Amino acid sequence: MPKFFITTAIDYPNGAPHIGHAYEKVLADVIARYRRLRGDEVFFLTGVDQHGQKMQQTADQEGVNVATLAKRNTKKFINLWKTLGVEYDGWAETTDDRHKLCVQRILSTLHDQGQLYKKAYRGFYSVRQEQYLTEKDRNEKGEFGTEWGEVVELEEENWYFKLSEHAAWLKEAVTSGKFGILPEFRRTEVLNAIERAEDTDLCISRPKERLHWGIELPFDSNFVTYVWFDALINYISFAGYGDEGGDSLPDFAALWPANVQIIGKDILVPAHAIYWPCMLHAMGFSEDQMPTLLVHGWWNIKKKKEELGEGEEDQEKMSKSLNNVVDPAELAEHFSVDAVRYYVVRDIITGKDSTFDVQRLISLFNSELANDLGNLLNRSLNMTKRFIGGELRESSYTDDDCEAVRSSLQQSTAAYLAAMDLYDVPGALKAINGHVVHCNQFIERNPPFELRKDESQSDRVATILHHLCESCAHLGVLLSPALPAASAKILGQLRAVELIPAKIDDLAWGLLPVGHEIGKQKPVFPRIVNPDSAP
RNA sequence: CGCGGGGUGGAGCAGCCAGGUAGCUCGUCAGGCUCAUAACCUGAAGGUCACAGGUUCAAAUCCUGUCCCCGUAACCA
Repeated sequence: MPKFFITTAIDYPNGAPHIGHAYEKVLADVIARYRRLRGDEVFFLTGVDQHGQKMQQTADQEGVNVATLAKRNTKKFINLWKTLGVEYDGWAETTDDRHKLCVQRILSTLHDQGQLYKKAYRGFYSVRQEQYLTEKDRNEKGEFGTEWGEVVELEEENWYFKLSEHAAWLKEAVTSGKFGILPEFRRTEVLNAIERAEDTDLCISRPKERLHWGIELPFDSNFVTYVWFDALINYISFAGYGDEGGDSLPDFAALWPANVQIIGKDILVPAHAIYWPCMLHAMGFSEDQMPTLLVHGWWNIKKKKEELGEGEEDQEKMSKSLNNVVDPAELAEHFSVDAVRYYVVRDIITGKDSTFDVQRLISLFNSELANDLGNLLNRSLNMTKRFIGGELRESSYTDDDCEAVRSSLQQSTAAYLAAMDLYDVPGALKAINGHVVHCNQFIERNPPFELRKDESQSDRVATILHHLCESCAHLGVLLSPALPAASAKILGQLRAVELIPAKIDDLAWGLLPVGHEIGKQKPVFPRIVNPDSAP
């Protein structure tokens, strides 16, 4: 059985999860469920990045213990994944002892191999922000603005990772495509970034007097590990790297390399496209053992007009610092989980940005799910019930239009598979909708409610209804990665749950046998009728 | 000239790489149907494809230049 290892970025739980977090995890969940349907043995890893300066700062601001804050906010993320039906196999928390041990072992090995060195750094340090400032932090006058508070010139020793020694190798790995970056246009960006990084090494430590919240360097107890060096390792530590067994971690050799690592464009360069592959290379992984990155875009939040200040942009990059965070849990409660899952993976081209818009969410749900698919199921079942007693009949009737239905389903399924294989979830959902529309048109051209009045057409009516029910069963299966709950309802109403093959490759015409009795219909996607009550 | 993305009917997008009557979804208008979640189906209106040059028999698509929007620029995650 082929394996499929999928990861997401691990989130920073210094606040509540927003729609961007939800998008990434739902996208990963959809792909994971799809691969299972393909028959792969899937391991889906996600989690939270609890270390680092921001966590410490947030905790200090709120006057709570940083570990307490981490625990409390982590809970919010876990609860949201549960609500949204995001089902992962591995959960990564960087405060986990198994992870800490793994990070320390890697650091020790790199240290022993001479990949790390200590040197002094002199720079301008903002006491208020507790960070070093760079040239780009200077304002137009070339000064550090008042937002940084007191700025002092400091010299401090730190540990560095010889990133530059891997630059040439990385360039080749990216160019050759062995280190895959999707979508394609992101690769150019990475290559440009490598050029600029060629002779820079990476500082991987923070002195404890500045930052205590992190993993201690095993060879120098005055420092904790730089948060990225710590966080990136989650992808292998929780996959069982270096594990000697007995820690309930998976078999690393069977999993690595990750088939796809889903991240946002904001953390592509430098973290995932430069630090990460170079770290792996330093650990001894070759270019043939590199993961593939899938870089998604961002949901931008449209501000309400009345909230706009003078001369302010009407769009703001979504950020925890804004108060207009759209709460995914609230959206799910208000509009249903199906509506939220469908919207986030349907209305954004994978890789590009989009603007979050509740009206779009409602419109997509009502149009594609309620009016098209849901209504198709509802009318098909109802007609089957009313016109032929709910039992699929033997019928030898067929014609070009029926043939066209089978052919449309076949084509839609093929298009769906092709799109999903490329992680193009919107494309796959459009393919599903294509067949839904075909079926609705089929009904208009071959109206069972007219034909039934003519006794001599009873075979034809039976065939038409069989084609509709069969189509709905297939659509239910195809929809299951994106909307597992709705899919179960659809198949349940068709009483087809037991008839569905485990693998999508075995999905063929004839799921519903002659004599099959369908169940009672009930709207799977009730229309959202009151947009004004939107949160 | 730091780097990347983008500017296509009212809205959101596809098409551009491999030039050949401008396509999709929503919305609008008109009609049809009634099995169905006031859902479904058919038809129509609406675009000089940011702007200016160039190549070509032919350019949204290739080339050059200009303007505008978004993101990002490396010890801040």
